[in-house]
Amino acid sequence: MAKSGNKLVIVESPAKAKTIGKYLGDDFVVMASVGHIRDLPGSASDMPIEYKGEKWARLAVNVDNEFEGIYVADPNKKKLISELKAALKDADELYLATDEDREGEAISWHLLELLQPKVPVHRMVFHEITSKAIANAVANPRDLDMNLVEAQETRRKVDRLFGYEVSQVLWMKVRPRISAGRVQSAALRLIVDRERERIAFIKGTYADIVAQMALGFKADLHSINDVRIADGKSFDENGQLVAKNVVLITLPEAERLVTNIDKDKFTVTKIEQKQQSRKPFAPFTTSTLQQEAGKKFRWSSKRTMDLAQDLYARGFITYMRTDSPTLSGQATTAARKQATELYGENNVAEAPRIYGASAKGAQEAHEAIRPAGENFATPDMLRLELNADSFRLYDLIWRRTLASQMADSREATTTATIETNASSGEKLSFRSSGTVVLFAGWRAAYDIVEEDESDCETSEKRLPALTEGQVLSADELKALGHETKPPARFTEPSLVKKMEEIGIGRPSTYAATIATLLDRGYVSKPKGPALVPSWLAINVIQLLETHYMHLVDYAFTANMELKLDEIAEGKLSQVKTLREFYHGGGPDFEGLMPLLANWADQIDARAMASIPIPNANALVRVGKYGAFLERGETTANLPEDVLPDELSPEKVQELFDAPSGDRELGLHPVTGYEIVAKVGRFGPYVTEILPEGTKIKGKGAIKAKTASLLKTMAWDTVTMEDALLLMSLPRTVGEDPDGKVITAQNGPFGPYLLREKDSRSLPDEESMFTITVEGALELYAQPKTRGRGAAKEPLSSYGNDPVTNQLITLREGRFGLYVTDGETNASLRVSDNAQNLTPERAVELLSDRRERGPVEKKKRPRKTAKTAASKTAKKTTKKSAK
DNA sequence: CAGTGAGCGAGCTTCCGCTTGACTT
Repeated sequence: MAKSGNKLVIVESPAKAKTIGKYLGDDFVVMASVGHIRDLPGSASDMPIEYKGEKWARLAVNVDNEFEGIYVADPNKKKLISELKAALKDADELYLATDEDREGEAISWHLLELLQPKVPVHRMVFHEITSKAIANAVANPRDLDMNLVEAQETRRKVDRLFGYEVSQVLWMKVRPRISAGRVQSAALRLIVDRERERIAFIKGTYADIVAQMALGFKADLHSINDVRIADGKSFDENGQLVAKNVVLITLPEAERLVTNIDKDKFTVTKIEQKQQSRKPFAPFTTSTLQQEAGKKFRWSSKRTMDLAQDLYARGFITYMRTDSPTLSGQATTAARKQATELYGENNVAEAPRIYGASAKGAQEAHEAIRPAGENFATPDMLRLELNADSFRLYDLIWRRTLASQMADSREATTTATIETNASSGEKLSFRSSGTVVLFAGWRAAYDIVEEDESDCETSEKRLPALTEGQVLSADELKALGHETKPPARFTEPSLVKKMEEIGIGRPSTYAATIATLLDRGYVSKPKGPALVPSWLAINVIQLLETHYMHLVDYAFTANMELKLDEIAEGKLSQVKTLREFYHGGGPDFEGLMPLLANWADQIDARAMASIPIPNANALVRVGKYGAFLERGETTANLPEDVLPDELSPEKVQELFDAPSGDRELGLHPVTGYEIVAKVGRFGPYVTEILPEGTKIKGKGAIKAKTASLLKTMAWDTVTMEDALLLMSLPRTVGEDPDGKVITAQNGPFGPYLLREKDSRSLPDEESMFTITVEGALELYAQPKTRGRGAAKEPLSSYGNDPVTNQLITLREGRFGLYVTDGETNASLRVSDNAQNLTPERAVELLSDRRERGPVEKKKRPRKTAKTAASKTAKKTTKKSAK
């Protein structure tokens, strides 16, 4: 890369850098920032040392003073940043060419702050990658728009304050490591709300009659004595018939009518024809691409985006994260030209079609997703370069783009009314309709897929030629019973559509937000693509709605966007907006801190974790080891595969009637007692069922033997063999030289040895079954402290502490390195290590620690049942669950 | 939602947006 440029241009994406590099002369070096390069640090430990003692260090936003944000360079971009700095050294001008939206403007500002250029700086923007547009952009630079930057900072800080403060409340009141946020909580509420609608839904039943006509088409009963019969749309969500002027027929009535119909006496009484034209769809945005790929190929949002990313990086399509359906002039021309060549001039729209964004809060920094360049490659030309799925996606995008510039289609729908008189006197009218495409227009290029598969049949049905008065016969008449269906659950694409509609999330985050919901255990996909909320999700949403309704109100983001727009226009200040959001004092919100104040007393965690089941006189309680049912004093197991909307009163009764949800493993080979696996307060365990009448209280009582599962076992897979092994504990290891018996067993704090009253922890669960007398004696030879024997020798010392006048030493403990003066102990931070630790730093660590005061006593941690969900890796490297 | 026996230097988890990497076999 020995290009001798003296002007440095920085864009956001490497693929874009490559393309633009071709249009600019040798004087220019084009590099990419690869997104944001600085951000608020993720946790207090990543904060610069000088801020670590601050109360607001965990937020990285100084909520006590002007809401200053502490930004740090992305630790994963050290190499890139030094390359940018090196390139800047050789440059005599800097062009910041990041996207022209809130985030793009902020990236430019962060670049300035980080690179501190000493050469002239220009902000340059372009919306189309053509040599003309780019030359134009270079010739007409502007200054950085600090109002826009402030709007981005406000957005960022609101999200940080909301997310971190509310998540903390959830850790204390629900469970650790879960999360809340402006976008994810609103999205989760959509999913939970939909599930509640399904739970509350009462189905309505109705019937109709289908006639299979001899001419090879079907007709449905439409009306009786000229009154329409009720169909699915005639009912409300309570199963009530609400439509007026309809007659409800039941299945027995429909069956009775069938027996009263003469199959050979149908007459065509009316034929109606309607024509309609249909406009093509707009070119793809991120959201519509995900929806369409979901419908046509059943892909998840992530799969679609991964494939699109690949097409983009290889130069086949334009940028895939966009909220704009607008085609550039170049693209419109290319689409029209190619559509004319392939489908003929008459199928192309007379004038270019212009598309504008309809989505709420659209920023439109990019154009629509379309084939790249000024001459589109046909899918066939790329067949050898693309794998099967990439090909399908390119083909879809290409067709959509061409279709968007093609003519309206024209269709004719013919509806025939066919009547017969039942022998019982009723006049029965049947209807059948078929649609024919009269003029293809854009439909020559693009297929329509109906939202609901069950609707597909009607759109393609054709009718034979019929004339009024014609007499027909039916081959078969069938009475069919139907039920109304509850609203469908969201799928990934339909959720994305809804999120876009209400303006939460951005094209770059739709897929990531869904991944977060899956990752937190809020949502799963137990069957097909439907997103099903967990009981935990309902618990969390119930808490947020009860106590923090404003924050999960769908209008919250919309209101915030209005304020951000005002900030971007210079009409409102960042600090005022943040102050009112965080501390209160504004007209429309009491403030995050006033709202969260006294959370400890105000929130009844148990009540929030109790979910009433309609008409079942029972609750779902969300516990540490999953959900269970509670009715008065009794509880019952709630299997994980019972989805929230399947918990009918009947199902609840069935679960209470089931033998306490125990998983039966078989009979104990010696005692003959039934062995079962259960889930209790301390996690999954096995126990035996004593015969009825066994004395369980008082003198001579027999207690059921129980044993916790090992960490490697799970409630739903544990076997009888496992159970026998567990119940064989405590195991006698042997005798020590004095004849004292040593046993090994499992306890609340893990596996341990016991010799009379003297105990020692075992290193792992397996040791309970394998340790020898020699190994045991070795453990007993060491004092009763945790870890490896006596307190270790200090690794080094740093002189006396100026306050306590005690020697400061560095030691290695359970949690890693720490310094101590014998009284106060302080862990080393991420930036510290044994080599770079100076006496000054050691003193500082200790005084910091002293200042924060003694650590609050916590309750004893309980053993965990299953291995904790997923150790949260860094978000960028997270793999999506299947 | 079961119950047998510690003694101790905790600190972290979490948000939303912008953008693509990839230590090795």
